[in-house]
Amino acid sequence: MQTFRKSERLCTFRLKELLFNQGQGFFVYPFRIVYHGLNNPNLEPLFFKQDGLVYEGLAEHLPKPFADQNPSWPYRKLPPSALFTHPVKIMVTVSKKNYKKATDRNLIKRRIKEAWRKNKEVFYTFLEDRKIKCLLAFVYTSSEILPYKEIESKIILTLQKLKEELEAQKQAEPSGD
RNA sequence: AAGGCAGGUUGUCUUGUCGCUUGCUGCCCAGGCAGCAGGAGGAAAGUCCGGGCAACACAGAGCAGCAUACUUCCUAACGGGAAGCCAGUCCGCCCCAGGCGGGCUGCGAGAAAGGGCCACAGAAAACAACCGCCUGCAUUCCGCAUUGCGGGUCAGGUAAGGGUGAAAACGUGAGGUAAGAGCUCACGACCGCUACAGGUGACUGUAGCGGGGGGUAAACCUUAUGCGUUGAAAGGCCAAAUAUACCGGGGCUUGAGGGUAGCUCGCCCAAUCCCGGAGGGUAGGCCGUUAGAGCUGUUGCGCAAGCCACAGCCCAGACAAAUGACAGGGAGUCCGCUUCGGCGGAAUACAGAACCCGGCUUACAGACCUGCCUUUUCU
RNA sequence: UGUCCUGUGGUGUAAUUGGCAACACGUCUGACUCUGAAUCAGAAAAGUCCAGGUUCGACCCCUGGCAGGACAA
Repeated sequence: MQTFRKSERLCTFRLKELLFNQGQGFFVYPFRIVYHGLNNPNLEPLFFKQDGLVYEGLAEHLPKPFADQNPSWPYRKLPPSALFTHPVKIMVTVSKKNYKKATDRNLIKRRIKEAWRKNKEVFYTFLEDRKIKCLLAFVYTSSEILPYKEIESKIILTLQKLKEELEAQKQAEPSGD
């Protein structure tokens, strides 16, 4: 399905911090890509549901003092859209410094989201085959507004490169264990 | 008909595929699917003004500060708007030292409260005497020369003339005088007061009386009027979470500190408290949050801004932030070709709600309407 | 969403009761040198972000815009 719902977007403050602190990145003009693959198949899901509420479940991932200082961890309520019902959560960023007008920023973000919506399906099946979940950010760095077709071709290029990177990570990790 | 100026209205339509979001209904279960209905603007922008709304425990006073400034009206209110008055400027007409009409501009109270400032130039820039003009039985000066005359010096008078300047102390004529001067007179211009007439009023006209030393208040200031402060990141409820562990200072009714935001006074609160350092926790949901000084139409009142009455209508509600993408067709505008049927191409603006209203300002492809001006053609 | 600040040669800064737009670095030309650097001499380069207004006169005062920046979670 070529959908793009709220649950497919990265809209939680803590996930954004996680992505930008621990994620890797590369450039494909005009994007700067930041991604963070959660590719351990034995890991508990990042969020779980219980009694109709959504909770965060990353206790063993956190540093020790942090967990000691917060005994009630990990029982914290979250909005339903934070749930991982899809393998990827993405966010799109266009700098206000490069584009003063809100109309221009809206246009670029809508084109990127549209291109992602049309071409994400191959990437989804790729991730579901390997049981990987992924956080993703597109940062638009060009100083001129590119037409839709060019953006779409660059998105396809980006997804190709992402697959290669994630494949390399997955092959490196079991050998490290 | 074309062009220009001013004002107002409007600011692309439609089909298909995929997609986002809100509300309602239904079905599997807290999400998805299906159906129906809705989904950016005239400026949503700049944040320049004014309000609504909310919090600051309960009355305040004075000073300071800020804003405004012709009149009347509109408005919830305004620094906004309408109509006028006055001033400046431009144009046209006429019976042309003037008058009338029209357009544009104006933060347009007070300089007869007070000081401050007015560069350069100029004698002098604000209680004006440098040169000039005039007077003197003032003179131990000089020359001619003999009780005088001329010059100098001294003491006075005088704003008629003087290369300046943005600005020079009412203008012209006559009288007057030693020389002069609104010193006096006539005419004219200006300012103030009084009376009468018109107007709600700013003000205008006429008559009389009085007056003769500038400008600057969008520099200080004075007068009048208004203003408590902070903004939805206000504020309320729910959920989750923890620690004052430690260090320094102050205070406990003889009061640290706070309400109180520039100051002072007054009033009130106040002890496991206050300030600083160093740390710890949270980053989620709901309300506020879309029915309102609301929109549309008609009649009436008013020069107008606007107001009253009646009828009808419900018109985005996101929250790491939706309202979109692609393809085809149509419309109007411009360009090229033309067999006048069309064909091909280009461009289709400014710009995106973030608590909500009323204004102002700024940006804007094109289309339409009204008024004025210019040119051309026809009658 | 709100509050505040700043715009002057190519660059960084002055200019103050409102009275000639100045200085340094850089640029260009010449001299010195075999050549360059340094040094010396000289020149050009803004009319003060824009548009109005007050004033005799505006970088300065007032109004409205434009651009840039800072702060508040």
